[in-house]
Amino acid sequence: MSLDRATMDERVPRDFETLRATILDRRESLPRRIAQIAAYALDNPDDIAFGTAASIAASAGVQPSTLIRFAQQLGFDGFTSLQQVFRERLRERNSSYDERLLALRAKAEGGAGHRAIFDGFVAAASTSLNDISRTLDETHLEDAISLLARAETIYVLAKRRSYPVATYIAYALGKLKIRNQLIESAAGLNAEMIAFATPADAVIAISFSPYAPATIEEARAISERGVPIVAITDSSFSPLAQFARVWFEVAEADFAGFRSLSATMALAMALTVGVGEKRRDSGRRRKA
Amino acid sequence: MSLDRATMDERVPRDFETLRATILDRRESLPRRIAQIAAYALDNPDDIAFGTAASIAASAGVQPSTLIRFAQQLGFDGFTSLQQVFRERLRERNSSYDERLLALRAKAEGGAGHRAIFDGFVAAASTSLNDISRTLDETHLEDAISLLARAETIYVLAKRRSYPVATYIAYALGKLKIRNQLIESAAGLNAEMIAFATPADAVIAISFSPYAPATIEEARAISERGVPIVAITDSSFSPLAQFARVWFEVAEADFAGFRSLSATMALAMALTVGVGEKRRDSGRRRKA
DNA sequence: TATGTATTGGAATTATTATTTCATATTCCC
DNA sequence: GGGAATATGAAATAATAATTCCAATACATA
Repeated sequence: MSLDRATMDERVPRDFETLRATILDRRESLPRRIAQIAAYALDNPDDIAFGTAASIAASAGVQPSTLIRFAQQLGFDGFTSLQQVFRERLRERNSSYDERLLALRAKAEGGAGHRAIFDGFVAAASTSLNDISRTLDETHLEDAISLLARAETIYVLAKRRSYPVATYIAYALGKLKIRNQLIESAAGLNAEMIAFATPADAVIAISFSPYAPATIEEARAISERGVPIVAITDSSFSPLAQFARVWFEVAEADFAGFRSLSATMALAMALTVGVGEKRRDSGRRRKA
Repeated sequence: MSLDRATMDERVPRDFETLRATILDRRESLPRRIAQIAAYALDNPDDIAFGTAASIAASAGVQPSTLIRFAQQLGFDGFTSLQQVFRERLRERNSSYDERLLALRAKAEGGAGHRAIFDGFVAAASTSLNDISRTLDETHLEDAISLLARAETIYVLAKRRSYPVATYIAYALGKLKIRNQLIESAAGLNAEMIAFATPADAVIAISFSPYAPATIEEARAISERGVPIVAITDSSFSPLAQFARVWFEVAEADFAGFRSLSATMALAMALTVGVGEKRRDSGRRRKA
């Protein structure tokens, strides 16, 4: 007597993500037609959720029995229970994006557990991304990228909360082989570092209220040397905005006293990669 | 000779909103049981989309035949075609968000301008947040927070792409007055730093493929000292997962070769603030 | 190349589910 | 209050759909 599949196999996937992972995992070892229906299922999950075994099989170009074998191979006892997973997915995802955000936030504010905290940060990040996506000024983006693309060295200036963004910019610039210098205060050598900057360079400065005094001071010093500044900050009253040649207003939502960085990150990456592209293009043009 | 209903009535509702309006409009004039199922349908559209005539009728407290009469009264030729409208709604609703994302991404990939690059990063961040929001394992979160809350010092270990997250964690832990130590390689003192760690401490380690060898090496060294590790990484094959007491799988979407950090950031913040809360709570309890 | 094993296609079977029917109850009007 | 029209419940029936089965084929192994 042999154990049946349900006992033998690891537990049957109950949610779509697990199912997806399982399929992707076994993809290589699946027979041809089963693989065919597997690919179809991941590509057209809605069809699986709503179709009948026959209609799905027809669309995927296999026999209904193959569809059932596929389900069984995954540990389900038939097509119907496989379908449940696809339906559940729709149920969970069905609420519109904004509704989901609201729900998340409500849960985060009302709820007690740590999951609620997590939801709060996700909601804050989503909101911020949404906002910046609506409000970003395209002209500013173009101006900033042009300015930065001309720079010999790009200095990156940010402290405290904004510092992670600065490190990411520095990392990305490095990968793109763009000369850059992160101005950090570890050894207190910032003043000397700044003294190297010339008007042929440029600065990306990031600071949010309450503005780190060091950032402001260094931004002032460097702008007095005639080095153009691109600033990311949170309002037109920001001292950074005064020194900047181009500046972006980014409103980050906050949760539990910590503001999201997602919008700032997205903008920072767009600037960085934008500069990378611009340089490649003009480099090519110059050669041609 | 009288015209039949289909000819008499205005066209049957083809989309959910029209259907909803029609029902609301006729509500007053509907017979009791039909009104009952009508109310149920508007309150539980998902059930109508997925259920069988019998199951829906049971939930709504009517007979299956009533359900069919309801459909016919609205001009459909049976329950099945009524159900189509409810299914279509789910399909569209579900795709609206994804489509928006896809559109963003398509614009980003196809489009030329720098705005497209920005959109790409926003899309990547949104996707990542979405994913993690669905897949995060709550138990892991609780375990990780408990583990970290017990630690005397929390060490934060991450390089390169993950380094920004580490700096943000360090910043947040600092603000919450939680003792922590960022393991950075500036002065090459990492080995010495690690030597201070004891099993009473804990580590948050972050690394994504391709895993920075230094991160892996240091994680191994520190785990051999018996210091528990909470890891954030991208797959169960990650070397980090092996050393970790608790680990999270975070799938970040990428754009233009740079992966988003938004999901990792959200998780990192949840861990940090979660630890802060837990400590406050248990501190209070101990005093009481 | 022969032999056993795994895979596939297609029809037969079984099950589930929608729909119809009809008897009964309720409502509304004269 | 009586009768017609409408509404409802419950079970019978028809339809649709899932599953199983078996023969045919492809594939791997010796």
